[in-house]
Amino acid sequence: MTGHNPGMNVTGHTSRTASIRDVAAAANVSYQTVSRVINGHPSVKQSTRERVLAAIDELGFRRSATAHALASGRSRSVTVLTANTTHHGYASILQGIEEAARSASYTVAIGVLESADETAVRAEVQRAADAGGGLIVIAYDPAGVRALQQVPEGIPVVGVVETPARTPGSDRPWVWTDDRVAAYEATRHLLSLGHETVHYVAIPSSTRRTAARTAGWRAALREAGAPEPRPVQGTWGPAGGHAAGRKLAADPSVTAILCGNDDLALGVMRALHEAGRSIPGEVSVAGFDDAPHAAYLTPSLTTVRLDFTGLGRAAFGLLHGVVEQSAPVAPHPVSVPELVVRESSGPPPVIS
Amino acid sequence: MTGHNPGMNVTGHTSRTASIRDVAAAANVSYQTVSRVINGHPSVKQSTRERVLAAIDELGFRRSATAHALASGRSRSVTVLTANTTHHGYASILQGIEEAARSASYTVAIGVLESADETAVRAEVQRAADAGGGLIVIAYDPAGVRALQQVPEGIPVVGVVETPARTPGSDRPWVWTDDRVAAYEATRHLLSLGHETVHYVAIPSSTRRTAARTAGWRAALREAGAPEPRPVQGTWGPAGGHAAGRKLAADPSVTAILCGNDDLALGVMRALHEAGRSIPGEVSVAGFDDAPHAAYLTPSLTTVRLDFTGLGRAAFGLLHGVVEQSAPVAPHPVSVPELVVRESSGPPPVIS
DNA sequence: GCCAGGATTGTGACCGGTCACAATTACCTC
DNA sequence: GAGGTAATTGTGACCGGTCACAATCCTGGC
Repeated sequence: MTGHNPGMNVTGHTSRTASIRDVAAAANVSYQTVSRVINGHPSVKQSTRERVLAAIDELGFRRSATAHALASGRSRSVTVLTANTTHHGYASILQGIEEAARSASYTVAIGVLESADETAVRAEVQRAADAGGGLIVIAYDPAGVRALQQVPEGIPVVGVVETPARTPGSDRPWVWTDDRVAAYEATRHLLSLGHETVHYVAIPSSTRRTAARTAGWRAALREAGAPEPRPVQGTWGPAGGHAAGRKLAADPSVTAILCGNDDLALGVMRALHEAGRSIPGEVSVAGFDDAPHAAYLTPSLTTVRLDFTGLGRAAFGLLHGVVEQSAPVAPHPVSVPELVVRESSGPPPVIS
Repeated sequence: MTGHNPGMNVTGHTSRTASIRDVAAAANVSYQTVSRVINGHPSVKQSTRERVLAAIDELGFRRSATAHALASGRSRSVTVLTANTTHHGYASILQGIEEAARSASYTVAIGVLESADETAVRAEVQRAADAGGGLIVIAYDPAGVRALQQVPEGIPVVGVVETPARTPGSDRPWVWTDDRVAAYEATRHLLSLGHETVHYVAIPSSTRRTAARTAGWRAALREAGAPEPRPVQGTWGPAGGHAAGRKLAADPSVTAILCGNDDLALGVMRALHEAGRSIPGEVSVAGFDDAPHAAYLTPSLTTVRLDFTGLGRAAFGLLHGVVEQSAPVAPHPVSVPELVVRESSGPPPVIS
């Protein structure tokens, strides 16, 4: 025997799924006709089509996605590159992408950027690129930002970014939520309650200088002529918030805290509680994202709702437009953040 | 010109990445030799290998994953089928799988089972199967269970299940955590504090009858001769817990509640708070999973820690063993749950 | 100096589809 | 019934790799 036969399994039965050639033989037509049928090509005689269709489901034929991708050059797949898959924002974006991808019958792969290390990132980007489809990079952190830069030329890519490029009018395939406005509004809310200033616990940021949330917070303070305390650096999870919260709790002048996300807020609240400071009686706390638990905490958390799922869907939509270049690439969809006031924010304590 | 050229992009420049034939030409060897070099085959003369290597990185050659998969029949990829990607347990399992897969240089794809509807599930399973690689099905819910059943013969698959098959000694490629024991221990903990009985808020379960968590809870009650209240059906998120909690809060005889997961517990705690019942003074609450927020709630949540990440890694390990059938398939790895006692559980109120 | 045998390298076919174009067949009109 | 056009169907090459086997190159032993 010549050639090879990877479809042979251990038992010796040739169990490989039927190919179009097999179907063609069964239906007594050429493989090309089978190809036409499975692709819904119009010019196939009705009777022939039926014969082929019958053969197809008798043999249980299913078109190999791999072979299709190789031959056609179109892979109908997206790889999502992200530094994390579990935190609320990331997970929700991924969910949104998956939803949109599924309904366009695209396949979704994920690649996690475990470290922001240059070569590690490069390796992961390469792997993703080799997969053949498009890329969506979540660039909320240094690893993601670096990944976005390293995507080789010629590969369709969409970035989910924190802040749009310096030129907002540019047509980079990017999507984002207006975190700056969101932070601005949350801060204004707290200031409007009468707080002298608002402290900020930051998420690990992609680009320190221009971090949108930080910028929005600062802008609101500046506009109100409030003092600008240094932001406290946090992590993504509650543990980081807890650490930050302890420092802030020790400072009696702190009466309002804005947190980079709801998990951070949770940690901060816990730290305040441990320090015996009541919320919102002595200190007000606001979060960011409106994660599912925010509404159920005690006190429930004032936060800014961000539509991450929608963001994910938009990202996929953009990518889809890019690869099927038929669809005109829609301009950057930007979802509007919404302030959700709950129990954790209130007026500052009265100084007596 | 005959044939086709999918690598031609809009600009007309042929930008396709070099193939082994291109490299071969550049290095003045046959394509087979290039193949040998990239696969590390031993019998290639050192000087030739170097020449090829030089050509490879001069041309920026990267082996097409698609072509490789098609020709070799091995795709080095896993598709994870799951009903959800955002809830703690699911997300952590996915994370574990991804970690393990990445270090084995496998690609991870995800397929979400949006509904448990028979045909919807079948469609998604088919899509996953068409992708070519192995499958890991998270079967914690009806959709997942159904998916696991529908995986066509001949495709390597590993199930992450709630309860092992009726015959624990069977060698189905399944992994699980011992949720039954976990629930049993949590319940015992509460009973040992003096509660007359423990109520249970259940997660949507895969197989009502045999739901492991429910079974463990029931076993502990029975063993202690405690009354067995009907479990309250919850959802996966805090909202469901909140609804369940309202019912339970209305019943003054309820002094201890075990929840099917930490999000449910959060909702329950909130409902109790709204009803003016203190935790743990009047009612004790215990969760399940030890999600990141559990330790930071106020009161912090007593729960059972489950190693989902490890479970995910184990699932991948099993799958890897199955596909590279060289590695002996390890017996079901079972991680041991650990009770974490925190502030939300305490003795029942003294009846005076 | 010739030959066997291992080390290297090359050739042809194949994986399961798609594309471009040629070949047939069917249907209409005059 | 001939001729022409539209509708169907078939053929050959190709995507970018891998496998099986054949061919060529070297080297040492006699």
